[in-house]
Amino acid sequence: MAGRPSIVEVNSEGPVVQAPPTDGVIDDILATLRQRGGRATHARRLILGALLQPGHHRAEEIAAVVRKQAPDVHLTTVYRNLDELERLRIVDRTYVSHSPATFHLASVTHGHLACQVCGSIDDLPAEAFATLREIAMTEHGFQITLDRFAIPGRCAQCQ
Amino acid sequence: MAGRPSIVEVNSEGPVVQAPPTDGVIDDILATLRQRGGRATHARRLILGALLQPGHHRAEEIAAVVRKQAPDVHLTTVYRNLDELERLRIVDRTYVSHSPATFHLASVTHGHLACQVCGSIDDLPAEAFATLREIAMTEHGFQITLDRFAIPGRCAQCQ
DNA sequence: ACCCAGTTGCGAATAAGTTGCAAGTACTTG
DNA sequence: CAAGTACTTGCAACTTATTCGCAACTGGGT
Repeated sequence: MAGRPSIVEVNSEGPVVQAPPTDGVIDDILATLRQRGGRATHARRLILGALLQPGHHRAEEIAAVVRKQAPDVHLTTVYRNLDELERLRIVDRTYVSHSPATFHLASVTHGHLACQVCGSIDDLPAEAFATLREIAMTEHGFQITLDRFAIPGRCAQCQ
Repeated sequence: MAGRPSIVEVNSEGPVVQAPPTDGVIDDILATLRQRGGRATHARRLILGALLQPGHHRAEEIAAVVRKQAPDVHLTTVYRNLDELERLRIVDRTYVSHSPATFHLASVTHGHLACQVCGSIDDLPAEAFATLREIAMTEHGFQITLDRFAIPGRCAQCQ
């Protein structure tokens, strides 16, 4: 894959809608992995490709996407890679009650609103948690981790 | 803790029956169950007894407590009763990431802070969520359900 | 006391992950 | 560019938390 190793995709052909810089991002992440002694494998590349799709993904979904290109990639491999990527803080894992965990590339830290009825997940900026965070800290000495959980409730449509 | 929480308002038609200590509370709840066509069984009484202990309990723990008195009560029975009690809004079920759900008697609605390190669960008054709740509603039309989730993070000791 | 819907015990099933291990392979080094 | 050695993978079996099917049991209204 002759991808370019930079995240910033500078277009030489003017201000246009261009192909998303997915290859570049994947290569960057793989470079990070290699720096830590990891390897840039085919499966890993495909898993990252799936994660680049916007939204929150369950492990099964990621595996399904990956298998379109490489049918032999095992679900276990997907899980192991997601664990690794989470350790490297490249992806965030979000739990919604006891449903399967969802994963997404870590970019801006944000909270999640998960509809109990239709299952949709909406993002909420970190600032929305400022008050809560402060109360937890000052009154309980508790440091909140934003990206590991989703707040259940009912979305606008399902009320 | 200040004062006695009035767990169940069994105001059938007369004046509200003030619940004596624990037995009274259990009887009140069982009365509610009977009104709905349910039965006051031995297992049910013991499960409620376990739930009356303050704190948040996992199903296994409740079963263990119950079995000290009635060794034959099956874990399945505990789960089924907890489901039923949750439907009746007598208990709240709280999820902490993918760990076992915890249950507690529904009294005052409150949020939860769950330490990722030591597993302890702390309560947070509903008011702490006011800002968050409002932002979720005004900006996303999203209605937050407080009692079904816990916010992960690190407690004062584990930081 | 009787009856029957509500409950229970038990075994088996499920869903979502995790783990052990041998085979495979990406990189570093020579 | 061949070799060695970690790092990875595929697969099967296991685990944990919870649910289901079903026959046996039982609380409590009549």
